[in-house]
Amino acid sequence: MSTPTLLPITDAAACCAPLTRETLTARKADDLARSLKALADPTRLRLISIVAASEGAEACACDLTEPVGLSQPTVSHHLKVLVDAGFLSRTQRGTWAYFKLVPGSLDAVSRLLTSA
Amino acid sequence: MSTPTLLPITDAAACCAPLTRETLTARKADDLARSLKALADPTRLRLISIVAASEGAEACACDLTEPVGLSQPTVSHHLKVLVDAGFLSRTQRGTWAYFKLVPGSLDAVSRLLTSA
DNA sequence: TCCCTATATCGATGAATGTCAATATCCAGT
DNA sequence: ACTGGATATTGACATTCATCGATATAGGGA
Repeated sequence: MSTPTLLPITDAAACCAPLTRETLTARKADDLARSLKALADPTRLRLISIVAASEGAEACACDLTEPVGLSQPTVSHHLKVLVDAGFLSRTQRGTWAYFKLVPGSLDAVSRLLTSA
Repeated sequence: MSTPTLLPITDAAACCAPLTRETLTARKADDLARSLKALADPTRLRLISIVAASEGAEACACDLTEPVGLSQPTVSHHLKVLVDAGFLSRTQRGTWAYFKLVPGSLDAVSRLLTSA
């Protein structure tokens, strides 16, 4: 609950035409910018990529720290950003936290950027 | 020439599979993140949107300051960021500067995010 | 040449962000 | 209950960024 203002990407994408079709309202531009900000970090892109390429598009947090070469708190922070933005979901299994790619979340953003 | 390290989005998109197919290298994650950062601002999204919706996907800078409600230097700065990132192109005609959407630049980013 | 207008650049400032070390929390096994 | 391991939170710090006012540059008339 530390970032209560974040909306899942689905909310921003459910409504509207791609941004090249008609001019964005300030509100919708804000929502889309928030989603893009969550993606606009090399570490977070790699985390998504690793999770997506794993079995069942799901990976344990314990397997994510080493490949990105950053500290455990930093990786935990990035994962939280991605969960808050709606790109990953989190499941606790015992001591371990598993992160799964939310189906369609990337496509929702993608659709907003496409002109066709 | 003030931001010489920026690559046009086309360079990042020309090469590779969507990020859900295989894990991103650090280098490619960096390139994509740079492109997404250029998009991840509400004002810049609105500027792109306005330009794209104009006649011939082109608009005069003089018509862009008022709709976004920010100062002229700030709008000029945002336009420069978008040009450097390869999303807009700039043409000088007399005293006026015209900005045009670079065809395919948004789709290039979009393709990288799509899983299908 | 001298203004006027359009745009870009500079310098400063406050806010947001990525990172880490230290610490807290939570769960499983003994 | 205690211990150990996995993850999250906190606090601090340096960097980046969005924004503005002031200024510079450049082009088109008169």
